[in-house]
Amino acid sequence: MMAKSRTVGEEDSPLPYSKKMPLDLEKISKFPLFQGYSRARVEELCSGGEVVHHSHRALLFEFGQPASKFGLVLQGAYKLSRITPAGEDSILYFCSPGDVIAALIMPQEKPIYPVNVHAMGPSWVLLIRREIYQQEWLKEPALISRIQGLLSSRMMRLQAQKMMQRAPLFSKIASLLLQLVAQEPDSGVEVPIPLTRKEIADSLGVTVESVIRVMSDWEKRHWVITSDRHIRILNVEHLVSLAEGLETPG
Amino acid sequence: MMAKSRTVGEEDSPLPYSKKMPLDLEKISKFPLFQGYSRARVEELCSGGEVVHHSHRALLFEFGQPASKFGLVLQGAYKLSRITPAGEDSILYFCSPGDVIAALIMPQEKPIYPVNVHAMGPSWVLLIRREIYQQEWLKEPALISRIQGLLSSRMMRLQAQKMMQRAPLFSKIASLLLQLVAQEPDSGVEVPIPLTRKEIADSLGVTVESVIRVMSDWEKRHWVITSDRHIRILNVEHLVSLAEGLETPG
DNA sequence: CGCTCGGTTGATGCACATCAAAGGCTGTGG
DNA sequence: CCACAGCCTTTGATGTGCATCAACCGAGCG
Repeated sequence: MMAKSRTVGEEDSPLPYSKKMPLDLEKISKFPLFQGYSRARVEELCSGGEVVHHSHRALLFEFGQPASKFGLVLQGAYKLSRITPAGEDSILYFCSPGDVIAALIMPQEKPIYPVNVHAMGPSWVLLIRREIYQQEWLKEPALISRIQGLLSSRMMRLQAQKMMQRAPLFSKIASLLLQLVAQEPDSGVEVPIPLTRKEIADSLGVTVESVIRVMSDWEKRHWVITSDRHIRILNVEHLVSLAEGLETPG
Repeated sequence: MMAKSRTVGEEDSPLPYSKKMPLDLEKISKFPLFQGYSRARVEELCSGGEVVHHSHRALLFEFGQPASKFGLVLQGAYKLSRITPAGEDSILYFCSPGDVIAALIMPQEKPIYPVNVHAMGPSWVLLIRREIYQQEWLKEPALISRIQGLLSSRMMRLQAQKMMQRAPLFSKIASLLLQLVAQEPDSGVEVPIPLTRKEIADSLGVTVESVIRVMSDWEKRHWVITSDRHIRILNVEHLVSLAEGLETPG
């Protein structure tokens, strides 16, 4: 799947939209979702599947379209979003490697994608047909348990954000960044997803300007540092106490 | 399960906290969740289960406690909430009859209830042990599909609310009320859950006073009417256009 | 009778939205 | 190779929706 021995990362020159690659069961089997399943069984569970590459901002699924496939994020990140009646973008969720996309709606008779899904930076996803989910995946209690685990943590994150509704803006931003670093245990203090201020704003339901005012202040205090959409947290304790509202930004 | 031939409804005199009743498979089998399953199979799926009654504001599950059981709401309603660091109540979700509570976390090894669960008015719930979920429920693809359907609509509602973050308060309130009437198809224009202004506020992350100002105005205009926590929508079209932000309250 | 709960109203202030303007960076097409 | 468009970021001036604080009322209840 990867050329020579180079590490394929964000810096790779973007391929054209939606370039398909052959299945690499070697890598796919390593995802926690498939732990304990034989190579042969994984092949069955992915039968008819395809690995697709997207460049930055490419559209994977479109809201309202019939949902014939679901996805497993292999590399990079995807955002789930909707356009509000007022024409603004509302980001509902960020998906990292290992996350499933649209799996929850596969059991429906005539499923419709409930969100738009866009790549954030160059990303790869494994797409599998809906019939396979219904015929193979639903029969595997272990697999279902893990999917419910993913959905559970997704719901927990949505709920955690709902709890922050009353909190001041700086708490919301701190909370979002900490949530994102927490979901990727080995990411250290670096947010594992390339994030613009606009995307933070759209995720929190506030304006870009407000996000910028808060984060510029944090950069001046050396609590965080941003380089090319990658945010690194330099002072976790401060951010934690900001998230919990124990500290005022004064 | 019910005394004589009387209909047991909200108006019933509340029983003491957590009174247990014998299983009534007759009624339980009628829930959509169990459609297509034989009485005997339903009995297996509910084995060791118990029907529990709660009076208004009684606590069913407590955040942070080990989760040994999950629930199916039979009658009445329950709210899922958390206390914020600032000591305020944040309502995350309203459960009506047919909803499952804490099913999602049953596959975990050592599950912990992720929210507080309180009864809203006199309510009944069917409680089933975690082992039954793991041993029996997970083996039933049809059951899993339906549970994923419930979770799916729950996630859709959370996401719909997240989309309303930027909207003005009157839109949020209209949207919440319409969401609640929509989930109970035969409820007509009456919100199927007894709701105080405080609960609306806690659900939306705003203050009681603000909710009251909006809703008092609506009552003056005869768009809604409230009697003893039961809200009836008199002018659905107006509320819909308010929810979509097509109309200003002026 | 005091208590709690739910609802209501008004005065004041602030956190964030809005509007405006500008500069850097990247990809793209002439 | 340059011009241009789109995206991302930044800063400042001004406005406003909702929070906050305070007080009050009526109903139900032990």
